[in-house]
Amino acid sequence: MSMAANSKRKFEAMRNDSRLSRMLHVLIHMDRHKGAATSDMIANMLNTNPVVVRRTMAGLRDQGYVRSEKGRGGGWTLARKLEDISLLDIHQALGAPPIFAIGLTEDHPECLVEQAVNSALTDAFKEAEAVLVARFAGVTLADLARDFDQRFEQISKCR
Amino acid sequence: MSMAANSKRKFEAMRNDSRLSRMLHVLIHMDRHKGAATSDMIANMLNTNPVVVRRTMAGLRDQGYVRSEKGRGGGWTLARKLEDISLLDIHQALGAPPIFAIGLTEDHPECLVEQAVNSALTDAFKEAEAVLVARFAGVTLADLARDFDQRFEQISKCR
DNA sequence: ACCTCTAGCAACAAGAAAAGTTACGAGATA
DNA sequence: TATCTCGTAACTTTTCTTGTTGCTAGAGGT
Ligand code: FES
Ligand code: FES
Repeated sequence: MSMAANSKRKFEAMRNDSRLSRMLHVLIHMDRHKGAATSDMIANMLNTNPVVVRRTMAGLRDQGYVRSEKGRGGGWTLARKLEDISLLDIHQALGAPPIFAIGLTEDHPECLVEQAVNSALTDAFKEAEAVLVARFAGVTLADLARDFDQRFEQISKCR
Repeated sequence: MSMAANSKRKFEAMRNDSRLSRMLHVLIHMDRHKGAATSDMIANMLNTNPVVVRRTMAGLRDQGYVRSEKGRGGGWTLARKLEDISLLDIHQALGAPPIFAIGLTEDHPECLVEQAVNSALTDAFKEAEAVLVARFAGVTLADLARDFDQRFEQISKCR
């Protein structure tokens, strides 16, 4: 792209890793969109810039969820059906970033108090993580697309 | 304290919020320690510095879990029994910082795809958070102290 | 051939968040 | 009064993430 079409919003904090949410959004869009989506288009949609998009999508490409093609008419396309992609798949394709913002300490590995504390916390986190992973594994992008369709119908009806 | 006794470790990344883990450690220590613990002592133990300790402990004090006293012989003391403090209490006293490192997007609040995505994610997060909170609520600091005692016995025996 | 469009990549800049640090004030105790 | 201790505000440092720039290479169209 020669003309600037990027970066409406100049930064704006980002305490969270919202890549998962963003990528899901993009993937569903891609499914309903004939032809390839360029990094510029996607960047525009996400209010970010094309290089960041490529960086993020690279993970999905490496795991075989999307394909990228260079040159005129190139861009990003889905490599699988939405039915065959779960939320967990995408989470992992993004490098399985840390789920929890709360961490343990390793200041005194010998300290029995620290051990007791860490043990209790890790137990709790593991349990919560298991629940989250199970949920993620059980939802496919097709499910999300269906949810979208329902919302769409709902709105059409109300009008 | 006139002499420097702080800061062995000069920073060292801290991707996580480890205040919960640290405070639990400190509180249990305080229980087994006669007399007040000064911010300097605690800072030393946590490899941080006294101002940070005060900042963090302030939350616990405001919620009535610890007391602080100025002047010679002052410092921090427990205001409750360990039995009456749960992990959840401390988490909340620390301001209930965000549990998850993964977030949603608000780029297109009108967009039905984004709504569907966010809906699925928030459901999953809520479920996981409920599990975590339940766990935190069910564990008291006295439980941790007991765990500590067991570990201690275990080691004594092995020797 | 040449031009344009596209991703890939590396290197650098910028912004924000959290922790660390410094400095000073206010009680408390000896 | 001297000293110890927390309370607090202001400033600095460190680290992380994202944004930005510049270049290469491949794919088509003209
Ligand atoms: S550092 Fe002393 S028991 Fe934790
Ligand atoms: S921005 Fe177009 S549907 Fe999400």
